[in-house]
Amino acid sequence: MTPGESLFVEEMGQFLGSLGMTPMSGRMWGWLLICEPAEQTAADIATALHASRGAISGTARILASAGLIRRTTRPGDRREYFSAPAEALDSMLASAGAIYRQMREIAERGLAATSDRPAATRARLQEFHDVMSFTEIEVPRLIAQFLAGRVADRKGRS
Amino acid sequence: MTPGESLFVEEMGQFLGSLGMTPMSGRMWGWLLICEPAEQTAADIATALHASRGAISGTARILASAGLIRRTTRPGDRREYFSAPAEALDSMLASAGAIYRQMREIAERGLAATSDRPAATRARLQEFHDVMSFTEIEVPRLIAQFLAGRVADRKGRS
DNA sequence: GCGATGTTTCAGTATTGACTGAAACTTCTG
DNA sequence: CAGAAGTTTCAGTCAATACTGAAACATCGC
Repeated sequence: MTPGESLFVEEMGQFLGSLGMTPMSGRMWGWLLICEPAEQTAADIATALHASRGAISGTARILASAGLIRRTTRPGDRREYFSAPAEALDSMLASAGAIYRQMREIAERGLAATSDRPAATRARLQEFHDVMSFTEIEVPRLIAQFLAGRVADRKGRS
Repeated sequence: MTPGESLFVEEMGQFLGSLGMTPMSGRMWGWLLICEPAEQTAADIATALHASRGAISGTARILASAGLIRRTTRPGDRREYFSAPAEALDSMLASAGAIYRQMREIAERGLAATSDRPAATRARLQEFHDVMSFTEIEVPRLIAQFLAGRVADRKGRS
């Protein structure tokens, strides 16, 4: 790994770390975005990131369940291979939508808890709820359209 | 604060806490979304949340700099009043845009660090970059449109 | 200028949680 | 079945950090 690549991997780690995921998640995903070959074993990744097997194992679960990485196996090879597939972006936008949904749900419970208050008081929370409600649907749709357009583009050119 | 309200405040705390902000940020913002009166002093908030003055002070800085709350003063009153203004949502979408921008920038540095690699290798990161680039612009625009529509709606009805 | 009221800063504490590394478990080969 | 290769689990450690509470710092009225 060149110094520049190492910097990129570390930046991804810090960034996803600051967003509530573990730094290792960011490092591993970042590495899988630039590594060669694209498919790497747990041992490969542990070596590249100077991390323990245990950390890779746990992080792989997180990333796989989030849909950010793919686990594949090969006939006659007991090892598992990890890679960052193109579909990861679909998963990303889906989880972005999940965050908005969570906020809407919290807002809804808040509105229920303040149902006896005058409308003026609840307006603040209501507005928040409405924006989340809109965003939850429309942002994933917007990105899905963009991705669909890109796929069509690729097909058209090929 | 009723049990339901307390639950809402605590949920907001956990939620923003899970997203990299401090739990107190979430609690304070949640409280300011439902409290009555809408404007509260630092002492009011500290009492409502069973938190120390120091925590309120620090959290107020964070929330105010993020644009999520507003600090106001009144003539003849030395105290500061905090409230969650409607414009907070503008700030929220702006900071959402900032997150996408950050990811685009990291991706760009990653692409620069791998400029000597074959295009096939860089395709993964390139796609990620392109989506972030698109999202960075279009998501804030989408939400801004929605907010503008709501304002027009309110004016029309009044 | 001095006391009172309100706010911020900051050292200390306690908790959380990310990562390590070894042991347990699984799965394939001879 | 025995052994090897690979993966996961988990107790322990270490660092990060959210919060407390007291002291320092403004700001205003007398």
